[in-house]
Amino acid sequence: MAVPAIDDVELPAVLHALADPVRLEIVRLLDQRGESTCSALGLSQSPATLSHHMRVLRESGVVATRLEGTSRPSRLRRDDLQRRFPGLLDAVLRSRR
Amino acid sequence: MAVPAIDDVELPAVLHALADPVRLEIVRLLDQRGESTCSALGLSQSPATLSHHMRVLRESGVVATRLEGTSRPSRLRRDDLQRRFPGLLDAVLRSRR
DNA sequence: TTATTTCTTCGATGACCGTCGAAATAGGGG
DNA sequence: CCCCTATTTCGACGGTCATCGAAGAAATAA
Repeated sequence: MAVPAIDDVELPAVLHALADPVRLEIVRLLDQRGESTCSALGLSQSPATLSHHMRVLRESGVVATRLEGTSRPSRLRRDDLQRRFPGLLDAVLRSRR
Repeated sequence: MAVPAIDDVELPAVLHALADPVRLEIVRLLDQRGESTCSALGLSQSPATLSHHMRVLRESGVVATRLEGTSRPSRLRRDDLQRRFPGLLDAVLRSRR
């Protein structure tokens, strides 16, 4: 669950994380619903695949995950990202599908 | 040299195009120097590799290329991108390296 | 302790990607 | 027409990636 310090987050890694349609959908859902678990998002991929995508999002600096009983709710690192790359996440989230 | 209509440009494709460090550098240089050719940017990759990257940027909707004699200067599609994904290119270009 | 739930890790598979040399293309100048 | 210059295309190579089933881990409930 360890997450990179925001100053260590790199732009290409963030862009790569957001460039996958499934991960982009995860980010949009986390934006709409706030903190949420993988499985509660209702996506059709296997748990293994979703866990992989969450890991990419976490390691790139986009989300943070905490441990709550047997589940692991994640949230967007909105404030951190806004400090590091001002306007980037907003532009992505505001973009028309 | 054909370029996608701006309404057909897709966000994952743009993010994928910008997620590569070499292409990100091309975009930053095109931003600083304006319209420019592949070879004039002074990058160390082979012409074949740079041509490949320009193609990815062109097909994703990030740059447009015109034909001028034997060379092919490219430019950022700033206005188109601003209409399609407001604030996105600005956020990427303004981000600290 | 045993079973259940939730998620992660492992291993494999098929697809895609960055890179470059070599060959092809195309315009401009003699 | 031939050559030079700038770029693209082709084919290949090694590496990375998305996907998923199966097995593992970890907390909770019975």
